[in-house]
Amino acid sequence: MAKASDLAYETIRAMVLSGELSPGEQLSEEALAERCGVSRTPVRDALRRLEAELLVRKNESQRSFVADWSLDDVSDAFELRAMMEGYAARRAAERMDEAILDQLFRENTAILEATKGLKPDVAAFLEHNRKFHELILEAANSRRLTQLLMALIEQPVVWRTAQHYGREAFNQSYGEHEDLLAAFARRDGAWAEAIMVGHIRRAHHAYADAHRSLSKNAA
Amino acid sequence: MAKASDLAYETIRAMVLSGELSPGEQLSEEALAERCGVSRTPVRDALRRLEAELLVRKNESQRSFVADWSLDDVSDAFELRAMMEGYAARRAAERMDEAILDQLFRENTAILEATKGLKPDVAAFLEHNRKFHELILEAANSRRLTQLLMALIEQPVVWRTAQHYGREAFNQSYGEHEDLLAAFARRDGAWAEAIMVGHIRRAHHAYADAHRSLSKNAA
DNA sequence: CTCGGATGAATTGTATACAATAGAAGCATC
DNA sequence: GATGCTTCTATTGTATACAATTCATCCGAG
Repeated sequence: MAKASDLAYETIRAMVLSGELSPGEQLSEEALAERCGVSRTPVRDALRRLEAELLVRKNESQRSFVADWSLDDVSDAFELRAMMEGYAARRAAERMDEAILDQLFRENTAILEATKGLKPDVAAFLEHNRKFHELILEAANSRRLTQLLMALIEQPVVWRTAQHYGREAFNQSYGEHEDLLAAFARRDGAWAEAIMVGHIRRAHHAYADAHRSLSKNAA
Repeated sequence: MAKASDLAYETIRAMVLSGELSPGEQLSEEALAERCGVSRTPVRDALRRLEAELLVRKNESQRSFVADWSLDDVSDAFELRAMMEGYAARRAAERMDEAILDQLFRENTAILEATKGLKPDVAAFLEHNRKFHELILEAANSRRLTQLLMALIEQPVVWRTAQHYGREAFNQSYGEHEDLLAAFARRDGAWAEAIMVGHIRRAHHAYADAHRSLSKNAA
């Protein structure tokens, strides 16, 4: 997409996720346009995209608001994601080829590298983790599945989850990826699906735990 | 959404689905604007919506084209839909209340009414069928699931499928809905899911058969 | 004849002005 | 003081002009 439109999208998104714009707050196209330094046209574009990601919602008369992501909403998303990425893993296993398998192996090795030091490189972890899941989606070879999942996987949620990972959590994640690789190598769709579902659900609980401890601190 | 934007959306969508615009054909915003009698702004809005529905795709430099829905694409969509509506049915069963159950019953009765005559009223069938599935989605109570499924269920595909239904197919459909009602009444999520998956997969094969016979006729 | 680059046409991206609409505030009436 | 109407304001919807980009064509050098 174009320059101004992307800028608006990134800017607004960042403002929403950082909490600079609080949940429930109304978003005026004009105000956002000013803050982003662009006109209303690309802002409207950006709002449409954010609405598709459910970060922004519109009321019945088309006014935009920051969506409030309760823990329930996040749980809802995780549950769907577990089902759909499980399905993706199954399809991927049934269609896996050596080239992708090799790439997956390399990404997972990179994940290990990023997290084995004294101070885990969370940014690198996130990047390789994202790539790992993306490769699986690619191997699953379903345009629709890819599109739907992309809308579902909120990288910010992944990010927040990873911020609270300790060494064992990173290792666990790496290990589950290894299991996935084994399932892929055997072209065992059912196995791959089972591992993936577990993988996502574990992440879900990690997120929920982190959320709870944060709430407690805040209180 | 607003008047002009909706008009553009409906018009372009109809043109795509009727084949007036053929698969692969480029869509110029200006040309569409002229044909719809509106300006480019609402056309761009409409194109974005249609892109989300995968009826239109954009190439790397943002030009729009009519998507070509091969049989593989449709199969892909049906398979996803079977999984997701199955999940929706399971959730719906677990959360079902008497009010929704009653509405579902009435919709299904209307389906029977619409198809029991000598000449089935396909339009009425489609409408009540849509409502029936929508109620289930509502009962499933997951905003994300609803949004994703809405994008996935191409009513035109449903329409084409129903056009080729004979009496037994309509009856079969009614019967499967009855089974769903029974599962809902028992709050049996696993049962509801199983029936729904079968229901969608049957529709898939009905569509594929119709498609094949059409191709044969064309050849 | 082919390749590469320049030029022109087509197309999309952005800004801005104005129109339509929804929401809020104020006012009069009861 | 509450209620309903009116007016005003804030906000979004649409049209249009212009800028930026991409695409196709054509011409010349090799």
